[in-house]
Amino acid sequence: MDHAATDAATDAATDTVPAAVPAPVPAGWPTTEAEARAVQDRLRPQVVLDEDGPVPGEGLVTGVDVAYDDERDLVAAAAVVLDARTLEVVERATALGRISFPYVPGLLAFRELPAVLAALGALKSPPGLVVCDGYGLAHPRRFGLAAHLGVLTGLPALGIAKNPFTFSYEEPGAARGAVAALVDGTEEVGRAVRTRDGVKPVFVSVGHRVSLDRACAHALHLAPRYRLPETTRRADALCRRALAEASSSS
DNA sequence: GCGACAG
DNA sequence: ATCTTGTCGC
Repeated sequence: MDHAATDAATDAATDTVPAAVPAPVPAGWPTTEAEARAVQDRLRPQVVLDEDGPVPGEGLVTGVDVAYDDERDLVAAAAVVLDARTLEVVERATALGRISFPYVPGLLAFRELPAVLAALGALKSPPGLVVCDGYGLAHPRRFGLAAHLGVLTGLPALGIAKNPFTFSYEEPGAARGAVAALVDGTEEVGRAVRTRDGVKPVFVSVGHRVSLDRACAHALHLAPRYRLPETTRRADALCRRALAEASSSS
């Protein structure tokens, strides 16, 4: 059971009250797969790739994640703001909504973003860098979740995924800190980053306004102890809790 | 045509 | 993502 007790204690120490507002689907949100792909192609040119982005270990970093209850057609998103230097929780927010899009590989953003945007909007703190559970430019049309979120919010964003998706990679060295290219054919779309000795790497890609080198540095700074970054671990725990509370009440 | 496929 | 027990290891 992990370190649930430790995490729960830390969460309880947070003074911020999670918001549980219904997440409306943004106006004009696509309904069909063809529309969704057209939206990606239209927004793709707005991705900014010539900024280094925030310095790892400085300022605020926000993790976002989503949990689903298909039976009840419920979705819960969480946004957890951390102090990048200490990795302490600064603020948390959640948002509930209806599932607005099915899971389709390559179109994940349309399923996750409405609730995520609502949770981000409920924060009082500026989010700083946003860390997504998934991919950014490592995407069939180079416009994954993290790139999409970055363009819609203007915030620097990056993606850290648990699986290589359709891409391939050379196994990085066994030591924490080792990296290897994540490639789509000959193009480097991201990197496999080893955050723990001898444990499967995470897959990092640029979203918006962050360089790949710096995105990888953020991944390592955010995961000092576990394979996954604290941002996703915190957001994952919070959205699951919010979903459970929503499902068990009215 | 068939299988794979972030979450 | 989600369904799920015990179990090996630090």
